[in-house]
Amino acid sequence: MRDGLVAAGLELARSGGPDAVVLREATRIVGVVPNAAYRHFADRDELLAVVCAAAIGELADRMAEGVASVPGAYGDPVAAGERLRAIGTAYFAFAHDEPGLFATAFALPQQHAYGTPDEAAGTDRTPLGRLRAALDELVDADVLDPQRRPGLEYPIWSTVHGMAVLSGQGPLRELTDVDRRQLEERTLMMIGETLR
Amino acid sequence: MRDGLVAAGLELARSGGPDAVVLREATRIVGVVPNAAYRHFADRDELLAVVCAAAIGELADRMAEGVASVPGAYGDPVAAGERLRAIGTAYFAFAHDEPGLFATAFALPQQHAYGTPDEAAGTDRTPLGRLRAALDELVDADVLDPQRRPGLEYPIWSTVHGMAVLSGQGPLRELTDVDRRQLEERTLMMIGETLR
DNA sequence: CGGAGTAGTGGACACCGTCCACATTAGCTC
DNA sequence: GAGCTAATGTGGACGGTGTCCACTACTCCG
Repeated sequence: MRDGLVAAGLELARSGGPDAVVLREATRIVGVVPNAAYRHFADRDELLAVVCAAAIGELADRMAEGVASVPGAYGDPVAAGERLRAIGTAYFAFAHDEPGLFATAFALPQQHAYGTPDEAAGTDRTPLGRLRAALDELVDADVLDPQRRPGLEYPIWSTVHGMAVLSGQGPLRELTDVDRRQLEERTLMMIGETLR
Repeated sequence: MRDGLVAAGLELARSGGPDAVVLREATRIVGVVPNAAYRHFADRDELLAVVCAAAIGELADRMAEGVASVPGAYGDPVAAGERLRAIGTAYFAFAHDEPGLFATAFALPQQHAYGTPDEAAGTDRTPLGRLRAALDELVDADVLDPQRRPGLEYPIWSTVHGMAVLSGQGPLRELTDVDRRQLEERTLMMIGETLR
C-alpha cells in the first residue's frame, strides 16, 4: 500500500511535475481514503520526498543505460570519452521526455540522494556517482590530467543541468528539436574541450 | 492598487519563492478583499507572471550594476573579459542572496522576458541581452573569434545557471561559503577558457 | 443631473492538507 | 482458545486556498 501510494505519486509527478503529486489524488488512485496515507507518511512532503527519490533513481538508471550501451574496454581513451558523453545525452534525454519527473527530481534538495562526497564501498548508483565514475575512467585512460580531476564533476554537472533546465521547462523550451539538439551538442563539445 | 498587489507578491516571492505568492495573502497585505484582485488579474497565474517578470527585471538590474562597476573603455580586451565575469558573479550573487526571487524568476517559462532572439533597437535590458552585449564586446575587442560567437550565449548561460541552481536551492546548497565561491570561481574560469 | 462603467464587497463552492476519534483486523501472550 | 495490543483504514471536521456569482458604491462624462 505504501508502495502503491509511491507509484501513484510517481505517475502524478510524471504528468505534471512535483506540484501535481497531491496526497488526496494519490490515495484516490490507490482506492483508499485520504487519511490512510498518514499511516505511512508523516506529511505530504514525506510522500513527495520518496517520489522525488524515485525520480532521481530513474534518472540514474537512464544514465547507467547510456553508459552501458557504449562499447569498448574500461580505460580505452575514446570509449571513456564517449561514456562521459553518453551521460550527458542521457541527462538531456531524460529532461526532455520526462519533464515532470525531471522537475520532481530537483524539487526537493534532499542532499544525499544525488551522491555523497564520501564514496562508500561499491559503485555509487546516484547520478553524481555515475558522473564521477566516468571522470575517473577518463583519468585512468590518461585523457584527463589527474590534477584537474578533483571537483571537476560539479562544473560539468552544472553545465549539463543548466542546459537541461533552460531548454526543458525553462525559457528556452520552445526551441525546435533540431535547435535544441544542436545546443546540447555544443554544450557537450564545450565540456569535452575543458578536459584537455 | 495593481502595483500594490505586485509589490506584495514580490515581497512574498522574496521570502518563500513562487509558491509563497498566494493571491489571498497579497490582497491581505494590500488591505483588500481577495476578489478585488480579480479586477486586475485574470488568475493567480497572471499575478505570478507579473511578479515573475519583476524578479527577472531585478536580476537584470544586478547584472547591469555589475557590468557598470567595471572600469575600462568599451573594447578594451581585459575590461571586456572582466565585464563578462561580472555578469556571472552578479548572477551567482543574486541566486545566493535572493533565493526566493531567483526561483520565482524561473518558475514560469514566459519566453520573452529573458531576452528575444531578434535584437530590436536599443540595448536589451533582459538578462540574456546583457550577456549578449558582453559577448559582442569580446568580439569587438578581438578576444573572441567571431566565428565562435553565434549562439555562444546559451551554453554560457547554461553553465552559470546550472551552478546557480545546484548551489542555490539545489542539492549543493549546503556547501560552505568558501566551497561555493570556489566552485563558482572555477565555473567562471571554465567559461573563460572556452573563449580562447 | 443622470446613466454607465469600474473597483471593491459579501457569500459561496470545490479542493487541498491535516487533525481527531472511531472501527476493524491481525498477532501475540497467558 | 480468549483477550489484550498494535497497526491499519474510516468518517467527520477545520482552516486555508483559488475562483465564481451577484451586489454595492463611486467616479466620470455627456
